[in-house]
Amino acid sequence: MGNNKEITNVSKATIGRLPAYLRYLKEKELAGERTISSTAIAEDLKLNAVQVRKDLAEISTVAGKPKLGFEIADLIADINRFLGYDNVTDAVLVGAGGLGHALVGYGGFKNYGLNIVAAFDVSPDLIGKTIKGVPIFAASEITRLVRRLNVLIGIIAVPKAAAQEVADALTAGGVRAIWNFASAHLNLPDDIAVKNEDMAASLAILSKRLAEILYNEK
Amino acid sequence: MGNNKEITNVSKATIGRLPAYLRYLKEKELAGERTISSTAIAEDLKLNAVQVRKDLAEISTVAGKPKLGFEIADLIADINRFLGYDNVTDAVLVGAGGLGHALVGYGGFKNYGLNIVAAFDVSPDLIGKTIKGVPIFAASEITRLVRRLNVLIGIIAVPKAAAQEVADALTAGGVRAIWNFASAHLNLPDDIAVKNEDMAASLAILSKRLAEILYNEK
DNA sequence: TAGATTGTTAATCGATTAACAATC
DNA sequence: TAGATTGTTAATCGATTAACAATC
Repeated sequence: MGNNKEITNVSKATIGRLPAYLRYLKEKELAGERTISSTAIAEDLKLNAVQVRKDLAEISTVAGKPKLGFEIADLIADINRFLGYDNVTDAVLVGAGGLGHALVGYGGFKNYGLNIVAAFDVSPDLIGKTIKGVPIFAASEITRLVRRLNVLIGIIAVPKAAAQEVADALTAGGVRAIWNFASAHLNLPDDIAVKNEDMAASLAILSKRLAEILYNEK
Repeated sequence: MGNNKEITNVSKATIGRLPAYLRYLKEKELAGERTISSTAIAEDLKLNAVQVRKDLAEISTVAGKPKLGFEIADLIADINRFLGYDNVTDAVLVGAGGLGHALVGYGGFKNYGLNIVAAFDVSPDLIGKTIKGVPIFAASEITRLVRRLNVLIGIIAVPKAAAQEVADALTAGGVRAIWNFASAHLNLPDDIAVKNEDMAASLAILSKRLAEILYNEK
């Protein structure tokens, strides 16, 4: 998952933009282009060109060239490496219901360096089955299996009410990072990384932006 | 969707935290509590107490009382009103596959003031069916139906390759806000609000946080 | 009253943007 | 060479946090 030297100093904001750069650069590469300017990237992605240059400078091993811009292939390699997409990390998924299925089926997490090695659920209908080849185990097995599999990342896609319990089971088994799709606040020690995928927050921001746009029109 | 007077001046960061406050406050209310201090909220939600007070001050109609704190019921009402959860807005969903199903089934968007009135897909197997009572129409109908239904919000849950086309069809029909779950950059006019649900970005941030934690340990 | 908690002003922090010299 | 584009330094902007007087 990236290189130790790079862990520090790169801002969260920058890290959050890297996947978008990567997607964009891959598109350009596919379209047969070899180099690209920060100005072009900025325009297409609706960012500021200085910001783009700063972001790239932080993670890139090769400098851009005046007049030419950046080597697309180099940037792609650098971002892949920085984000750790080269080497895959194991993860488990808890909650094999609708959202769990969608997550496994949809995202192609492998591309993001994530390999889901096991899923868990409480439903007897699901236990023993597989989703896209991933075996589903009983939720009661979480701690034991996570420990045995030595997994550090857990994805929570269970109903709100079960989220905390699941989080506790995961961390008891040694999980150190939790990607939480349940709209519940998790109470966990500070040395566990948590990323809440808060749909309500996203929607709130979108709604307000819409209200603003409509308001400015009249 | 909230009140016009309130559209301005509340920062995106604050808006993004409001749903978490709301969930938390509802929990407390359910637990039978009547008042709460910013200190307590901050501690439980791992925020700064001043930040909590500022956030609440921005959207609340009632002040907190020294020594007592805030009336939980008042805060809940204020946040609900501010976020527009009182009055429902119509939306359409494009992409009735795994993720689309999960989104409709899972979130209970109604709670967030969103009413999905129609879904669209290209698959003949899905067209004519319903998801949780929401009828699925042919994707070719997007523009026409969105216009007729007068819908302002569109949710995109289609594969990457189809996302731009869908976005264009939605905006052609009059949609002004797009919630994009496809990991594709959308090119749209500035007067269309777009919120990208970028899983890759979230995961990148989580991964780096994990790497940081592990690194600091050794 | 004494002390917990508020609301506000000022200081800090971090991220974005503007200005500009360097250079291919 | 001339001009597009880079990388960097300084200025600005926005959000968080610290300090503190007001008050129930």
